Amino acid sequence: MATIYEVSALAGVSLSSVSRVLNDHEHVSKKTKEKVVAAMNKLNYRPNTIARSLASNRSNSVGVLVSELHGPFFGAMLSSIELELRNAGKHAVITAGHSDEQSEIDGLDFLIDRKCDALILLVDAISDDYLIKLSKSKTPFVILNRNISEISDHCFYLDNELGGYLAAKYLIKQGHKEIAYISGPLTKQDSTERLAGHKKALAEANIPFKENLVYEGNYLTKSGRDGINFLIKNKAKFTAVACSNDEMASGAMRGARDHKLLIPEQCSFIGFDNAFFTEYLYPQLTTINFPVNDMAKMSTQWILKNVYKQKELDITNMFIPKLIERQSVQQN
Amino acid sequence: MATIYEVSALAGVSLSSVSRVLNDHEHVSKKTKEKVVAAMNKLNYRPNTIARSLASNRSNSVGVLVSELHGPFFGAMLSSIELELRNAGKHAVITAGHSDEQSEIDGLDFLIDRKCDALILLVDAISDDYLIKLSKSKTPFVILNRNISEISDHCFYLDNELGGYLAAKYLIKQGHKEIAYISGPLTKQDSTERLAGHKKALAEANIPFKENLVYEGNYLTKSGRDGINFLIKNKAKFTAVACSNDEMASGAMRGARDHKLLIPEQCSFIGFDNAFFTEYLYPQLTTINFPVNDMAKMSTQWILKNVYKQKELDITNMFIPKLIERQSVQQN
DNA sequence: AAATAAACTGGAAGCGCTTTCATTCTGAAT
DNA sequence: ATTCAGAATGAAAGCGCTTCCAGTTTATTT
Repeated sequence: MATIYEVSALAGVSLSSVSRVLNDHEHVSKKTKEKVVAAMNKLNYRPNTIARSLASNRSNSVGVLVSELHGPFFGAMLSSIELELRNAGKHAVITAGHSDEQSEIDGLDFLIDRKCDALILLVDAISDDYLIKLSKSKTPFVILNRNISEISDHCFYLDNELGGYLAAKYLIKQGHKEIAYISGPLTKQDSTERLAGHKKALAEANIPFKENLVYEGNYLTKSGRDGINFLIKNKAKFTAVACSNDEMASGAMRGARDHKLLIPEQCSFIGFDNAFFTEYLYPQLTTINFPVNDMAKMSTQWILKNVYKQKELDITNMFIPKLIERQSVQQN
Repeated sequence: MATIYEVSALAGVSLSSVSRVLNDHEHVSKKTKEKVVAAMNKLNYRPNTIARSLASNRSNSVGVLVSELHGPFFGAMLSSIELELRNAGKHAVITAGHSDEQSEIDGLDFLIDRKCDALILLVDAISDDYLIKLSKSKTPFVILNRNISEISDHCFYLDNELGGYLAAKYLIKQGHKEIAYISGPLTKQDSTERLAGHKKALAEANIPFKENLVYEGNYLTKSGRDGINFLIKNKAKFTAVACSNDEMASGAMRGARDHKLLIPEQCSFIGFDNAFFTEYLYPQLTTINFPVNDMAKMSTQWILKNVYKQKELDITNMFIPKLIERQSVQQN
């Protein structure tokens, strides 16, 4: 591996000059630059990124911390982040928190220790306070899918309330009046917001909100099924079920079928997120689109702009959900 | 940020000694070690990983290159890799090839330039020859889901033929004799192997293999649907369809339903991979399990053993598929 | 042609650590 | 008490680059 010394010797210029052309500095004459470039090519020189990082105190890498690497969500997200980053000559170091607070914090430390220039966080377990404190330290970061008001310009999130609203409104428009709701854990911000939107739509349509039509799940498939079982066991009456995410919707559909309900004829379903598998379901699931890719891309661009001073662009923090109409809702 | 100098000064020992305790060297007296550890704690010292890398010429990171980050496969894989790596104090740098040869090669160079100590590759587009050549260079690597005979001890893969065999055999056991096959692209190793297993099972049962019952798809959902349409248009007769992966199976099921076929009563389906969404399908898809997690874990352990000399363990290169019986196959 | 500013270049220190080598210390064996 | 291997330590030279500073060259203005 050729080093900068050899390039400098072959080109007949100083180290500094080589470094300058490497970093695209102004104030290098065309002649010098040509000599250096020629020497680099001849030696097939590849800069040692580690040495550069040490000397310059920046690593050209951004750390990504996610609670869970599997599931239908993160692939799409990482894909957008990685693409955007690599186009900018940066790269992603990825760690997972494996859904445990200490583990998430370890992941954070790990990334900070690796001298990541910035971080992208998609974390559940770490508290607002911790993140607010972190925002005062040196490493800049953005937060996905969560809005912490004290640092909201670092946050990128969906208008969850609008999403919940759109879903319920659509069901109402299709003639449903008895609408059950399977929620995510109400300790989570997105769950409560989605439910709030749901209630708002009901209120607008003068449909009373009934507590006994709500089941609090945990975003996993199984809890969708549990939700349906719960509702049926309690003899709740409903013609449609709005679910706080697609996984629960799929579980709920399965549960409904276990009870011999025809979908959508006897029971309609609407999901949330527009995960890729919703098209595979039968019937295909009507749902609310969560523009994950846009959000991931935007957050990465925020970093490119604010940390690497590369892009000049407008930043949007809140993203807009959209109804995706498929076959799981019956017109009544 | 405290440096090793400050630790050394506070502890009243030399740089070398601090470095030694940092790296768990032998030949440090208990007394020195205690002093150093105390000083480190007091200063809240965190070693600079970049500097360590530069001096020691190893980065404690392993590069992961995948063709595509999204899809149902990679999340699980990355999750296993990351977990295993972090437990060993190493970390993952992840890049994606975005399914394009040049882009995959760029990704490779990227990781090599970052001085990754080893690489984990899950790539489609890069040729065998390129990888064989790469195996002669400095950076060690493993290859997932692909067997290149010249470097097969670096390869971790499924016994695809056995998988195809198990699927067909199961259908036959359930009384099916007219079995259609929707294949992945036959330019890909795994596709041809799976098909070979399929043929073998037919042969064993003295069922003639009919070319007109085979459709070559591309592993995507849509091509499963196309496959069914193709078969029906050509008036092929079949009671079951074996698919080379789950996504095509889901597409095929949808296609069958478009033609008003009851599943599994009029047409049975079996998939391949046991992707997580197969449980969401209706009916739940009978399929062949691909132990992604095991494979990812094993490959990571290979690196821990051979590159970092950490583990002593037996390496298995070939993994065994298993039938997962669910509801999409009818007993005839 | 002289004066001045601007562009360009090179020297050298340093980023924070590892690692060789030589030296000193320790304790067991004689 | 003497010897000597082995353990413990420290000094110093890098790892490959960036960057500040000072010095030199070139261009511009008068």
